[in-house]
Amino acid sequence: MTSTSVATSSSRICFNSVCNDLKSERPRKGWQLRTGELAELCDRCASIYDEGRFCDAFHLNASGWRTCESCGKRVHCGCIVSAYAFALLDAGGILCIACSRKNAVLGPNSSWPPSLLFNSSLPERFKDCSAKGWSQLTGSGPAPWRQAPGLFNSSTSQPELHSRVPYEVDLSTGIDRLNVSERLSIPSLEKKKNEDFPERLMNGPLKPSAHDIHENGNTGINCEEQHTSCLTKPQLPSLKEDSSNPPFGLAVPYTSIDEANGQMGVSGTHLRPNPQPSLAKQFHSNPHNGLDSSGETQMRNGRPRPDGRGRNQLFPRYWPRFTDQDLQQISAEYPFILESILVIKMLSASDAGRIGRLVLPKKCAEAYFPPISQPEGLPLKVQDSKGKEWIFQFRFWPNNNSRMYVLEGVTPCIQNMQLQAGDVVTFSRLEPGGKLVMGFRKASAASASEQENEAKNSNGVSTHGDVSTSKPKTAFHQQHNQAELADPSSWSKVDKSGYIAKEALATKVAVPRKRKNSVLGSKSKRLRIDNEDMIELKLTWEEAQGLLRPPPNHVANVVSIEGFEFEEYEDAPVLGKPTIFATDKSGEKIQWAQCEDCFKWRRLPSDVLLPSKWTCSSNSWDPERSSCSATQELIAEELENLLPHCNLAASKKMKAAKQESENVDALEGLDTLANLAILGEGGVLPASSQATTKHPRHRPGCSCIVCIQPPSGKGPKHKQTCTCNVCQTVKRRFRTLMLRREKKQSQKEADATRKKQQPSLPDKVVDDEPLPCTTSAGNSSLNPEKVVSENLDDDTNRLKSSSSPFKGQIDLNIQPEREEELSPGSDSGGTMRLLQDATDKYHRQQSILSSSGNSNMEVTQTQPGSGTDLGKINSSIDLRASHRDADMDHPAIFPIKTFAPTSATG
DNA sequence: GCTTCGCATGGCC
DNA sequence: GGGCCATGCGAAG
Repeated sequence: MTSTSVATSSSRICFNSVCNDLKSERPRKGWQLRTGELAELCDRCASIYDEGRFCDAFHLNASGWRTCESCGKRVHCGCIVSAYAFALLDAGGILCIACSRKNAVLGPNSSWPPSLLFNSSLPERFKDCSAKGWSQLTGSGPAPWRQAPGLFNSSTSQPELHSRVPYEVDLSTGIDRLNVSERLSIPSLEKKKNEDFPERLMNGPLKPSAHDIHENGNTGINCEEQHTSCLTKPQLPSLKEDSSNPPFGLAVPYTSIDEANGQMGVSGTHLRPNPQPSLAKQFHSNPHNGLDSSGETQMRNGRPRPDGRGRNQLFPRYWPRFTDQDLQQISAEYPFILESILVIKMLSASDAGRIGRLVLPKKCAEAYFPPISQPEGLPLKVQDSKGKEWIFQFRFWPNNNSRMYVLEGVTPCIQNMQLQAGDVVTFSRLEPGGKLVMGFRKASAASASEQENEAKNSNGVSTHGDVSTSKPKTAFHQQHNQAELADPSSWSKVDKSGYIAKEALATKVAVPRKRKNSVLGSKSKRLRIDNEDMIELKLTWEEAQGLLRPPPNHVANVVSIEGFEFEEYEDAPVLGKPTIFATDKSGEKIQWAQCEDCFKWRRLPSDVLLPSKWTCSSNSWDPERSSCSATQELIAEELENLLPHCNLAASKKMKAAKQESENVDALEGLDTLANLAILGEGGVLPASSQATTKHPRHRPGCSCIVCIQPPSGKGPKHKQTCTCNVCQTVKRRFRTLMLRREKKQSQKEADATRKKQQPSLPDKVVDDEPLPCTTSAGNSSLNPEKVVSENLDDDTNRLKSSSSPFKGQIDLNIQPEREEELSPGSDSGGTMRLLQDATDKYHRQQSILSSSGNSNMEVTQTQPGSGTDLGKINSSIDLRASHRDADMDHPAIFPIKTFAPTSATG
């Protein structure tokens, strides 16, 4: 480590300056250099390094030797190799890594530059320590064990929640979100970024065996997956052609099918043509791939595996897909917080018993938990869903020439959560920081949702998920159609951190093959995931795609694979703000982008790529509308017309799905209220309306206008001149709404003016603004799992704003104090006329319903003649908007039933 | 005698 | 047939 200037790959001499031996043809990797490369060592030095004796062997006479304050052992503290050999004490002095481990408080030194903290190249004896730092020093320590150095350089400061992107993105599948419903786009691997990766993969510690490569024909897709899962089909041509080209992309975990018995590891990455739901990024380098370059020792965590399985233990899907540089670059550009479910485990009797040991699925433990080489393992700090932190001992014991991984000391946590056998716990990871978060889900909730789902399924949605039968099944569908889904709302939420719990989301990945006896019980350990989740999953995928765009000025090559059309790009996709592409009257291609502050839509050139936080002030293409105070060029109706261009299929499906639920809700709301009026104030409601399950946010007893409704069609109809309670309520609410909106509008304009003068001030005023067109994916809004936490940040605001303005429902639950913040584009004039129109429209709808037998019909579906005005109203009215506030006691989980577009068309 | 720890067994896939 | 894992069970404390 006297020099880092030596090119590790160009020189044939061992990187160890003390050693003049020649490297072997496949030099073994040592520590990571500042350049990000790994030092290439001769076999001898590598072995010494692997054994953690490098400094003892080569730095004995060097300066920097210190003594452990605890055990007195001499520790070298003066070189890059020893970065993890000790921990600096606050009071001065150091602890050797062993003593540091015993204390379980100290992590590795956080003062090391990020480039030194990539412990995938560290000797084994350091790895545990660094692994410990992953959890124990979350947020303050070095990069976590699974995280590239400096991946999130901003991690030293706790990331702002608003910087978090609620999407989980699979960069390996770049989908032109505009065509997402019609065509899949598969950008080819970005060549530049990949240049050094094959070598890293092939020669580095992650090197797969030749056997695997031969078998798989692809280093990233192993045969096991191919035969256990259909996810890898069809293969990308590029992958087929070049097996040395490793998969490149953010790993997309999904549950491998062979993870049975309720332990669904969210795992692996596939570069796949079918845009899989991106459930979590797996940025981490896998710590368990402790192979040396020669592969002869089958090192696993620095020691040979007794069973000699070595790397084969870890499937290629666990391998890292990004180079450190890639990650750094990505993180620099998109400092998202990433989160992912690492492990989902249904508690067995043993797990939940007093023994205090929770058996971890081996694959997940090895893939996602810190590498441990000693049976005693290491302590892991885990935060539970309430924000409470626990320390478990992550360890293993030998078992049949294998290992059995357990978390010890879980009893207090289990008891605290009141978990029992059959309940499900998850381990997730927050990024940046790699904080380990434990979520849980009660089995009772699961069974309840199962029943509910079965009821739903009987309504035409197959349990097995043929949600989208009109299009060819993709591998994604094939996999997820087998889903047995559970109600995500029953999942715990990590509310403290304010992040949206992705457990349920990621649970959706966990889609094992269906079994006959797949009942949650002592024997069947698999989760059941309902179709809602499946839909949500697809939506999440859509969301991800919404951020993915083809590189600017790049034209896709359309390839057809097994009947599916894919877009292939030479460059990797980029992330950008979802916009609506359209063609103006002159035939010019344009795009519409929505300001993050005022939510107005601005017309932009089609080739513009916007950052995620684009605002009017950045609108250099239209100076007249470079301010939030400028009026919106688009009227709501035009915007609505654009929607199908964004995502026709999604739009249709969403409409179909939403109509079924939301419209019925709205209609039922009116009907029930009418019922109430008929029965008289204080009258006894029909049994069917006493408690509602239609509105999850509403509890039994809720007397809101929706919840008190009888089933659709059972209530009386109202004439336009009706003065019953229902109609009066509707009118009154609209009146209030309009008045307040008018007031709000003027206030908003004043704010906008003020903001223009102080553009740096964040605009928090409009947080409920509907996001009119969420492109096929940018539809953050459509994620049903979004939890409105108390820490509402920009992103969550966007989530909240997800309600489509085009749905056009009158919110009978409206709470003007909130609703008033809605539509930006509406003018304040003619308010009462709008009110009258809306009311009239409601009456017309009632009339139509009376004659149409109360079929699916939106209450305020825009109709000719009134569409424009109503559109303005409707753009701000959403049932869900009020639901958000209707029951604040309930977790703000509000699944939006909708259908995602299929991922491909034949 | 109880608890904890570590390993072994056997069922399931 | 082999791997994984739930759990039994004995040794140790």
